[in-house]
Amino acid sequence: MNQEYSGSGDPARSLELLWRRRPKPTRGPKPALTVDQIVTAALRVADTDGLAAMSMRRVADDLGVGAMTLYRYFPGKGELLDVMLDTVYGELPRRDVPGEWRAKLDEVARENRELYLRHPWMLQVAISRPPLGPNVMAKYEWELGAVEGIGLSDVEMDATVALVNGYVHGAVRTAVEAHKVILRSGMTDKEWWLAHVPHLDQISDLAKFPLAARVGTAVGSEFDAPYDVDHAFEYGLGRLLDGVSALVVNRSAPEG
Amino acid sequence: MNQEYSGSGDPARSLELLWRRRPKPTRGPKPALTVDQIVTAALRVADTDGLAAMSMRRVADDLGVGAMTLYRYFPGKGELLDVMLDTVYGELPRRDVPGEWRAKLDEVARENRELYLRHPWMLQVAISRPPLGPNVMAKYEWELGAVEGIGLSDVEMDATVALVNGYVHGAVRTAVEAHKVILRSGMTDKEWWLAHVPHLDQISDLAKFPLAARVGTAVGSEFDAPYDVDHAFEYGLGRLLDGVSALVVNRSAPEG
DNA sequence: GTCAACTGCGTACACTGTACGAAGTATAGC
DNA sequence: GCTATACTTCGTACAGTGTACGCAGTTGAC
Repeated sequence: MNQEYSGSGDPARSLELLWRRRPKPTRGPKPALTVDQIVTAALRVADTDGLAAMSMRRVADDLGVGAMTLYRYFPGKGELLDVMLDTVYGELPRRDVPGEWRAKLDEVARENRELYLRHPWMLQVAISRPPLGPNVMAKYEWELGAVEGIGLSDVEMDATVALVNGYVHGAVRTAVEAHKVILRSGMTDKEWWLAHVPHLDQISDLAKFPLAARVGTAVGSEFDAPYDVDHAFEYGLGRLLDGVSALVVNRSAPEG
Repeated sequence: MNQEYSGSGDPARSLELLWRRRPKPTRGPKPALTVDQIVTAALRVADTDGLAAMSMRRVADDLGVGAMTLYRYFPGKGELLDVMLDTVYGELPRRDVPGEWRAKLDEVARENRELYLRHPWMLQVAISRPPLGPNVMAKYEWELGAVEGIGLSDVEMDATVALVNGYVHGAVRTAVEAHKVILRSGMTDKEWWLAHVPHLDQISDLAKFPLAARVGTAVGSEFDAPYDVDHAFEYGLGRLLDGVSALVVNRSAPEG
C-alpha cells in the first residue's frame, strides 16, 4: 500500500484547480471530462477499494478514457489527491455547538473522526502543506472558532487545533489499521496474542517482562469488542481536553 | 514514497527471526549472509536514503548478492521491516528517571522522539501489530513501568502509554514532513504562505476567513525557526501530561 | 482556408515485490 | 567413496506504478 503525497507544485495552478477557476479553453476540441468527474471517480475508487487501488490507470479506466488523459486536467497525482481531500472536507457538517470552548473542540474532534472513518484512505495521505481549497479554508476557520476568545495567542490557537487534529488522526488510524489487520489475518487481537504467547514464552522467559505480560493479556482479553475502540478514543480525547483546560484556566487567572 | 507494512505471517517463523533462534542448517552450502548483516545493510539504506529507497534489490545490491537471495533469510519485506524495527528500538537508552510518574512518562516521550528523529523512516511503517522481538518487549515493559502503581487499571496503563506514543509519533511525523517539504520545495512555511496569499485573495476574498487569515499569518511569521518546532512538541506534550495528571489525581482521591 | 491551440492517448522507461525453477554445493547415511 | 538430499544463490518473469514524450485528430480565430 502506498502512502501518497499531496502535491506541492505551482501555487497558482493548484489554487486554480481547487477553486475550479480554470479559464475555459476557446480553441481545440471540447474536453470530454471535467475536474469534478475525475475527482468523483477517484473518490469512488479510494472509498471502495482503498488508496492503493487508486492509480491513474484505474481512475481513467473507470471513466472510460486512457490514463494519460487525466494529465490534461491535473499536473500529477498529487494535485488530484489535493482536490480529493478538499472535496471530502466539504462533507464536514461544521456544526456550531453552543456553549463553551470544550464542547466546540469536542465537536471538532468528533466530526473529524467521522470523516476519517467514512474515508479511511485520508489517513494514508501525508499532508505536508494543506491544500488551500474552499473546504479546507472553511474547516480551518471553523476549528479556530472553537478556541477563539478564550485567552490563547494566535500561535497557541493553531497549536491547540493541530493537537486535537493530530490526536484524532492518530487514534483513528490506529483503529482502522487494527480493523484491517483483523480482516487480513483473520485473527482478533486476542487470538493473535494467544498464538504468540506460547512461542514467545518458549523462546524467552516471559517472566522477564512481568508488566508487559500482565497488561498485554489484560488488553488482549478486553479489547475484542468495538466498544473498546470507542472507549480508547474517548479516553484519549478526554485526557487531551483536560490538558487544554489546564492551560485555559491558567490563562483566565493569570495570577498563577 | 511507500508506506510499508510490517509483516503478519507465521508467528513461529517471525519470532524465530526476531530472536535469532533459527536452527542452523546442517546440510547444503554455508549461507553467505546472516540475518544481522542484512538488517544492518537495510538500516543503512533506510537511514541514509529513506524508506522508499529500501527495496529488496537495493539492499541485495549493497550486500553484493542477488535480490532473491534475501528471500532465503526472510519470508518477505514485511518481516525484514519487523526485524529492523525491533533492532532500532534497541537504541532506546530506557533510562529510569527517579521521581514520580510524570517525569518518567516525559522521559518515555523524549526518548521515543529522539529515536524517530534518528530514524525518520520509522514514521512511515504502519505497525498494525508490534513485532514481539526482544527490544520491543523491553520497550513496552519500560514504558508500562512509568505508569505502574499510580492507580490506573491495566487497560488504562496501556491506553496511557499508547496515547503518549501516538502523540510523539504524530508530532514528530508532522515536524519531519515539514522539514522534508522545505527541502523539496525550497520554500519555508512563511514563503509558501506568502506565495499563496495573493492568489488566494484574488480567487476568493480572504476576509471570508478572518480567523484563518489572522492565525495563518501569525503562524507563518513565527514558525520559521527550529525553536518553534520544539516549542510545538513541548506544548502538546505538556497538555497531554496535564490531562493524564487530571485522571491520576482523580484516582488518588476517589471521593471525587 | 490556414494555423495555432487544444484534445485524447499509445508507447516507453525505470521502478517495485516476489513466484518459479535451474544450477551448484555440502553433508548424512550407507 | 558414493549417492541422495537438503540447502544455497540467483536469473527470469509477471503484473503493477507514475508519468515523459510525441503523434494524430479536432476546433475556433483570423
